Amino acid sequence: MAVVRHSPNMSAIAAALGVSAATVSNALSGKGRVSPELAEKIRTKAAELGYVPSLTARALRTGRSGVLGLVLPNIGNPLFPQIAQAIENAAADAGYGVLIADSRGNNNMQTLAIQRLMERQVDGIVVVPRFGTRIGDLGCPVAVIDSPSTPGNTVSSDHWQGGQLVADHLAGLGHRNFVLIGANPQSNVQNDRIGGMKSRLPKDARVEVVWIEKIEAVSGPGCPLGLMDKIERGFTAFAASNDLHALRAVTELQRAGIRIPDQASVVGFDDLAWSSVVSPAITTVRQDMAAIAEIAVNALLAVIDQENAEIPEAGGIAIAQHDRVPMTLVARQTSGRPAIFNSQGNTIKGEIR
Amino acid sequence: MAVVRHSPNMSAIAAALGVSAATVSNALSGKGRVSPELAEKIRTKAAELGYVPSLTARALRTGRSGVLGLVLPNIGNPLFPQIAQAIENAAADAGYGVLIADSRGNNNMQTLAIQRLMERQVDGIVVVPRFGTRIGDLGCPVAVIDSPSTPGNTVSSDHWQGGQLVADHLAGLGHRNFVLIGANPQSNVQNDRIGGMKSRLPKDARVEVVWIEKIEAVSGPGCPLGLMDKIERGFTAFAASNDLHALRAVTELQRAGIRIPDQASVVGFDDLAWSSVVSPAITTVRQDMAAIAEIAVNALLAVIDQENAEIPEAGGIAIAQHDRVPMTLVARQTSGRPAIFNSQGNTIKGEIR
DNA sequence: TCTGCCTGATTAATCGTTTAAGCAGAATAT
DNA sequence: ATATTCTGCTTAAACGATTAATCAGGCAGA
Repeated sequence: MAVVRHSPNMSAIAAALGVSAATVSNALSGKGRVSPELAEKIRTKAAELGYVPSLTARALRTGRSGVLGLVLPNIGNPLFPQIAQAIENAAADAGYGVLIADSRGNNNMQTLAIQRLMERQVDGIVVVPRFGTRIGDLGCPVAVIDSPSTPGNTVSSDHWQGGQLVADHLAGLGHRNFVLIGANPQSNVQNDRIGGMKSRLPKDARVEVVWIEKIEAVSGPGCPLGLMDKIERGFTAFAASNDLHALRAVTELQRAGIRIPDQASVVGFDDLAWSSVVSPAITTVRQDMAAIAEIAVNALLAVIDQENAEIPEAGGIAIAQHDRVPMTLVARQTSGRPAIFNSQGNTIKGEIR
Repeated sequence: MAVVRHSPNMSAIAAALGVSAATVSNALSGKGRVSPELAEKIRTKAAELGYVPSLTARALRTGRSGVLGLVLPNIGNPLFPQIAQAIENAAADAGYGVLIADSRGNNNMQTLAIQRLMERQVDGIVVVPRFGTRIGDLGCPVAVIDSPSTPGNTVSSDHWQGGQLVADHLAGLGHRNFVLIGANPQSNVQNDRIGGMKSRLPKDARVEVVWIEKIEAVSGPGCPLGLMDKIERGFTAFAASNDLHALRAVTELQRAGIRIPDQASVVGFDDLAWSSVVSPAITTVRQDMAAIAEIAVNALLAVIDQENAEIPEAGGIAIAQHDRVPMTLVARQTSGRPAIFNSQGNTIKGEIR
C-alpha cells in the first residue's frame, strides 16, 4: 500500500479529476472562469484528499507571506500578553500569522529585530516602539501603537482621556490631594496619562508627581517610594501611570499600616493580570486592546493592499482614520472617599465606609 | 536612473558577474565546487548589492521554513513573557523565527492553533500544553514543556525540586505550620511543586492545602482565601505554587494587618514581573527559562534534522537527554523566622527581627 | 597518444502556486 | 452565413532558491 507521502498538492487534485492544476487553483480561489459544477467537484475532492495549500509556494508566487511581524520594546513587559494576544487574534481573524521579535531591551536591537522580520518577508510590522525611538521608513508597511501624541502613531488608547477618567473618579470621590506616580517622563504614554489627570484636577487640588526611575537611580531598584511621607503630609489619592506602580504603592502603604481605601486611594492603568485578585482589588483604567489591535491590523492590511496594487516601493506608515480608542475605568476596591481625619483642604465631608 | 526594484536575487548577482545562478548559490552556501577566488568575488558582490536570500523560495525548495511555532495554554498568562522571550531568543540564535499561536483559553482551540501553525509549514512546534490535554502525534516535530511527571515531556523545570527548595527554606527558618496554596489540582506543574514541598516538610509539621479554584467556585473569582483563619489557627508559612497566588496571599494578609515577614512568611514561584518591586519583595523560586528554551529548541531541531534525513513521515515528540532543569530560590523579603507569639508546635525559638 | 580522474563551472529540473495568454466550441450579433 | 463575443478550460511562464546531472578542460598515469 502506498502511504500518503506528503499532503497532496493541486496537481494531485487535478490528476484525480483529469483537469489542469490551473483550473483547480481557479476553482479554489474563485478567481478565474470555472463552471459551478466543476468547481464544486474540485472543492469536494480537495476536502476528500485533505488538501492544504502550501502557503510557502503561494508566498513565493504572490510575494506575500501572510505573516505579520510584532515588535515590542520588551517582551518581558507585563502588558505584553495583552498586546500579543490581541494582535494575534486580530491577525488570525484576517488570515495572518504573527511572528514575534524581541528587541531584548535595547534600541539597536529594535532595528535588528525589524530587519530579521523583514528577511522573513513579513507583509507588515506592528511595532510598539521604545520611547525615545522614531520608526522611520522601514521599506515595509508599519503600524505604530504608541500614543496619540506621538508623531506617526497609527492607533492607540486615548491615554489623555484615560487620565481624565482617573482624575474625575478621584475628584468625584472627594479627593483634593494627589500624588501622581510615573516611571519615566520620556514616555509619551505616561506623559499623556499624567497630563490628562492634571488637566481635570480640581482648581484647589494639591499635586505632586513622583518619578520612580529618578528615585531608583538614587536608592536602587525596588526601593520604597517614600509614599508614607506623602500620607503624613495629607495626600490621600495616589494615581499611578501603570498597575505595576499602583501595586507597588498599594503594598508599600499597606505594609506601613495604611488601610486602603479608607486612608488612601490608589488607582492604576492597564488592568494587568493581578489587578483583580489582590486585596484590595485595584481600581484601574483598561485599554481596549482588541479594538486597538483590530484597527492597527486593518490599517496595516490596507497599506499592504494598496502597496501591492501600486508602487512596490512604498513602505509607509499605516494611518488609521480613528487613531485613539477610549479607555474605560474599572472601579474596584482601592478607591474610595478620603477619610475626614486625613483630608486637608477638602471641601466635601467624606465618610469612612 | 533605474531605481532598485526589489532586493536583488541570485540571478542579479550572477548576471553582474557573468556566472550562473547555481554558482552563486554554491558560493554562498559553500556547498558545491567553486574556486576560492570566484567565491570571494561573489560574496563581496552579494554584499555590495545588498543581497538578502529569499527565505520563502528556500523554504519552498527545501521544505523547511526556518520557523518554529509556539503554542501556549493562554497568552494572557503572566508567565508568557518569560517563556516567549526565552524561546524567541533561543530560536533566533539558531536562525529560526517564532510564530505564536493563541489557544484562546480552550482545549479545542489548542488543536486548531496547532493546525494553523502547521498550515504555515513551521518546522516544529514548542508547546506548553493546557493541563488535561495530551499532545499526540501531530505529524510534525514537537517539543513539550510541561513537567517531568508529564508523559511525553521534553524538558521543563524540576518543579518537585523547586518545591523542596521552598520547604527547606521555610523549615530552615523555623516554620512548622504550613499552608500550601495551589490553584488547580489537575495541573502537573502545581502538583509537582506541592508534592516537592510536602516531601521535605519536617515530620512534626502541620500542613493544610488550599485550592484556589475550589474556593472561587463558591465565593467567586478574586475572593478572599480565608488566610486569616489560618493565621489564627497558628499557621505561619504560606507557600504558593505561583507568584500570583503569593501576591494574593501577601496583600490579603497585609490588608488584615499582618506584618510580613514578622508574623507570616509567604513564598511563591516563577519570579514574575512584580515580585521584586512590591513591598515587601516576594521570596520566590525562579525557573531558568533560558536553559529550558535552549534545550527545548535544540531537541526540536535534532528531531527536525533527523526527520529530514530519514523518513519524512515521523513527526515525533522531541526528547532531551536532560529533561529537568533545576530551579533556584530567590530569598527576598516575604520570608523570615516565625514570630514566637505565633508559633505553635514550634521547636526552635524564632526571633522577631 | 589514449584513458581516466579531478576541477570548476553550467544546465535544467524541481518545490507548489498563481496568472497571463491562448484556444476550441458555443452562443450571440450583424 | 459570417463575424464577434463569451465560456470553460489548458498551457506555460513565472516566483527565487537548491541540487542532481552534465560537460569542458587540464593533468597525470599507462
